[in-house]
Amino acid sequence: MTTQRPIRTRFAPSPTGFLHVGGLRTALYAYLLAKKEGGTFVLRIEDTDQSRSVDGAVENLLETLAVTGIEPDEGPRLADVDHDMDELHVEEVGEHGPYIQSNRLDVYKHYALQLVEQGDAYPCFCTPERLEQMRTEQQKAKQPPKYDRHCLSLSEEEVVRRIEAEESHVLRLRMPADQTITWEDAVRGTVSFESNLIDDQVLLKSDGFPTYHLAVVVDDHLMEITHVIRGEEWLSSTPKHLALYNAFGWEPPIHVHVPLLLNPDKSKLSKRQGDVSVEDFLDDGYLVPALVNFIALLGWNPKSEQELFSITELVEAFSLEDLNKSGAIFDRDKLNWMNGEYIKQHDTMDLLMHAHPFYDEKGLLEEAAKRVGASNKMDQIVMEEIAKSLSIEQTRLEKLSQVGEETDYLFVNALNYPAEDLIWKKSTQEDTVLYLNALQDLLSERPEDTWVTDALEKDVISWIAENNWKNGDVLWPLRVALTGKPKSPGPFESLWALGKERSLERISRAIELLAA
RNA sequence: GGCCCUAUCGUCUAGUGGUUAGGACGCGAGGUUCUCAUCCUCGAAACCGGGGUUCGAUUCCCCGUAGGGCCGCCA
Repeated sequence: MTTQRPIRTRFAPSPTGFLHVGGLRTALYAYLLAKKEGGTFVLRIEDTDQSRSVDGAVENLLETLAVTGIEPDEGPRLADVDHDMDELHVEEVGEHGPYIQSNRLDVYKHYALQLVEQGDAYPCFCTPERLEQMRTEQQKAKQPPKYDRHCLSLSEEEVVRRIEAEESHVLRLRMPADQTITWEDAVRGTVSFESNLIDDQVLLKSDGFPTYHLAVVVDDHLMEITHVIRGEEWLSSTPKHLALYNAFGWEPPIHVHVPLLLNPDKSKLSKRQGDVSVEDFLDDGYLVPALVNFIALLGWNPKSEQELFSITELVEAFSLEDLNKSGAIFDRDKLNWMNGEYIKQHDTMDLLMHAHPFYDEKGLLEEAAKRVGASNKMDQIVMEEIAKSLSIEQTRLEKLSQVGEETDYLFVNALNYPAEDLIWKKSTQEDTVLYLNALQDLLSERPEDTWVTDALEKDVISWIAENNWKNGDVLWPLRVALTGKPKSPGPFESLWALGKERSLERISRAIELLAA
């Protein structure tokens, strides 16, 4: 066994412009392991593909990571240096930088050349066209697709001449022959590949940028990463990486290949079949802790029956041994349930902060402002109106994007519904008018400041009993009068949210409707 | 096609050489209730197949089968 090093994990996304939920889960596991073991969680940006670089992607990624709370101890970080410009700047913290690969080009070049000197890598001048043709032929002949080492047999003079002529070329790894490359994967156990079947991977591209394979090995080593936690799709690249560690004489990290997140059809989770970016989920009204909790349980299980975990509890419970091997379908139904649980458990006022943008988006702030005569939609009084709505619908929401759907009757002035909806089951029109009139009398005498739901409910219920009426006969019409809907939140919370004046108006209107 | 990985309810999963194979989501039924939602109770629902090993395999081994991943100067 090697000496125990302090645990260092990393999340190394390529900046595509958004954070994939699968990426978030990988990041989460790396974060959890580091935190659990008192180690360091590193963020590294893998932007070695010039053609795929996206403007502002790094900033965007850092922002998203920041809202999820999975923040790196080392790596790029958002710095708000220029307050006037309100622009995002990226700074770096840590002793192992730079953490953005495009700023480390000379490092990769240095190590690539070292391999050439050692004879573990060689220049290749083959054109993309030739390579493509070669692959097609191999495919046709049912051969494993693999570089034919055409350029390995070039004479030293020719290589020197072509390089001096600045001919476009790459550097390829010279894969060792007749070896079985084996490693102990933390989730999969012993995994092995035959080196003869593995391609001579390009390490340095003709534009001077490294490929993922070179960069990841060099950086993980230089950054002293102890655990490489990544998706299963990297499993078959690992022998190439191991060959590199071996060529450099470096000790490889522990590899942890976590199972894939799957579409309902069991293919790799993709944009094609719904939302995959963390931003999408947040915009759809999922709460960060719910999303984090949900993805944590996709591929990891604490061996207990607990399902709801705060991030702190996840850190406490996390263990590499409890990772699963098989892919997990991303089940929206269960996510919705879990999100609903988080919404229910949230303090209403605190939840309001998260829900506020969704009310705003639907124009409900403006409507409320207009109705209460507030000068603008950010007034305290508007917030109070929204808070009423939220507290009524809180147990009915699965996603914050649904706000206002169950409580739309609070935001309109005139209700539109058929008069017969007011009459409960076997009750009659005459009786219903009687009940509504009685309710109107009762409620109009009651001071508004005693319209606290519980107290009001108790009083009305006992008043109904005193009159020898039935709850359904009286409460159904009251509820429909207030909400205009056969299915809706209850009458007492509606009375409370609407307030005395609007409630009485609606009751009068119901009576008129029945009389007509 | 080659290589590799995986396999318990529809889904996420627990579990063991002998269990009534457990939980959760979803689904169904009932209860609470003025409706809906919440909440509570109950229910249906799984060890991929075939060979071994064994007194006994869902569990261990092998072979199938199925699903998935990778096979780029993408990551």
